[in-house]
Amino acid sequence: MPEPEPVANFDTDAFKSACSKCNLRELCLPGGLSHAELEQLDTLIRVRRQYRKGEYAYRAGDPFDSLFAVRTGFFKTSMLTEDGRDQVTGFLMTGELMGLDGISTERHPCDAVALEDSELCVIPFAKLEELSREAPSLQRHLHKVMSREIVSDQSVMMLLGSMRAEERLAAFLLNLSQRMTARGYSPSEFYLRMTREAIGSYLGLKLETVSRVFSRFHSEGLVAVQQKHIQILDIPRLRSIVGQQC
Amino acid sequence: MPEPEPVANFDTDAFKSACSKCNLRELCLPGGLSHAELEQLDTLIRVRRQYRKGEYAYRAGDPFDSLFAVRTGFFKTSMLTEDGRDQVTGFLMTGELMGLDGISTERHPCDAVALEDSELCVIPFAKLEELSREAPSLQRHLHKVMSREIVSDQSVMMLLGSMRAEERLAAFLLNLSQRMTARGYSPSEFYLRMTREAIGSYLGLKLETVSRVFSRFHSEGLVAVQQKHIQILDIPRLRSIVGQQC
DNA sequence: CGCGCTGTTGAAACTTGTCAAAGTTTGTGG
DNA sequence: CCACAAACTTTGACAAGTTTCAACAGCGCG
Repeated sequence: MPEPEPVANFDTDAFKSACSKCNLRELCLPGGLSHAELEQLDTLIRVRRQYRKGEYAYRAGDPFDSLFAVRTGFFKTSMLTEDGRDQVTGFLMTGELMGLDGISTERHPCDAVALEDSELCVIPFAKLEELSREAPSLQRHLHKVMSREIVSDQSVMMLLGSMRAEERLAAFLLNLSQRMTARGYSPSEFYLRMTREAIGSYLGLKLETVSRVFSRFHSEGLVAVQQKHIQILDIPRLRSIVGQQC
Repeated sequence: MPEPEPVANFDTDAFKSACSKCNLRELCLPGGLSHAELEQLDTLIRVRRQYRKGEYAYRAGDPFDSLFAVRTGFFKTSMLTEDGRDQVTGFLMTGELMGLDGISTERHPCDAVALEDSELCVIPFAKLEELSREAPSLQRHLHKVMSREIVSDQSVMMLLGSMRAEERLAAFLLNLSQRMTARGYSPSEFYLRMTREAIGSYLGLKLETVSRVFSRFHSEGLVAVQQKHIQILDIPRLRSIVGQQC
């Protein structure tokens, strides 16, 4: 697969970020911090980088030294098993943090690739640790962010361990919808940035199964599907599919 | 289901712990810390509690204020979905840490129950945070522990998302074996503390399937199974089952 | 404008789940 | 310490769900 040319990575002041002025601050790392703490964060996060669709923020095995926050765009993380199977471990929207899984081994265990032209804020982890030693509420906040990641991975485990294909896709759509809402977008209409195969990989299904379930949902009037354009027509019924007692 | 009577929870000096003298220190939270840092940890972890088989260390919804380290015994954590399904999210052996998933909401999202008579070290989280603000290497270590939890949850996601029943059980047995080895026990012979149903719940399989796969492994000479007593006879072949190219 | 990637759909094969019955172990109370 | 009940495990037959293989359609990029 030919790889897109990397766009120049501007580390210049033009791309200097300021958490305190970022419209994502409630969703992102700064969430819940005081104004003074925000200004401390500003000293930390000095670099944004741009990525073209298809470009990698990092690859499995790369040394870890920073976390990345999605400033604009959409990312996918995926891991390779020893036996060569590739699995998508997450999709990341604006305000979400990538790279926490690299802290333990000081190497990134997964690939992170842009699914559309995107921009990331680079958060040097050593400096974040330093700052969080001085600011207890930032420290607590970082711990909460990491813990939230654990909880959300566990809920994917539950999805994979106990749900059937329809339930998985319904849960997936509702999850996207909810995250879109939190970002001020329509809860019911959006473009999927990922392929059926990536959705399937994330949900533990084959791409054909994903496609079939989309078709079934479509014919039942739950969603309007036109390739990547999705319109959720009946959120309550989707919810009832997820919550189906077994 | 009748619940066992709680054993008295001794908070006395008799049960005072000392990480610096604990034979699990290399496996547990203290792993990799200097002697001076260990002594700081000693000031933190002052309480051990004992649990009878079937007793809960905490339940979903309980307020979070401490992490727990398994000192002796064996624990299982499980979550309840909204629709009433219960899923096992982990099995914990000596030296392993429970409760990280409670930091984000300040409530435990899962139940933690002893699968045999056990002892836990109670680690007050606020104090751990305090201490880790003063000791950068403890701070880094805590972050690594949390990150390791994320990575291990992700590898369960991969297992659930891409492996078939035989592969899952083989991976599960190899994982147990490896953790037993790290604790100085035999890598090939152990008692399963959990039921087939709990294994199935963890692996996203029904208990009958778990039982059948055990029987198949048995008849193929991979393991000797007598109820909960397991003897792994052919680790290389188990590995090759896990690593099967799809 | 056409090639390749992505998505859809069908039929058959396979894996796992469901239901049912019987055997085994464990724990409790007499 | 034994007997009984409850919980756990095993096994079989069948059903349901998912994957596999295959063919084809559609869209988008060069």
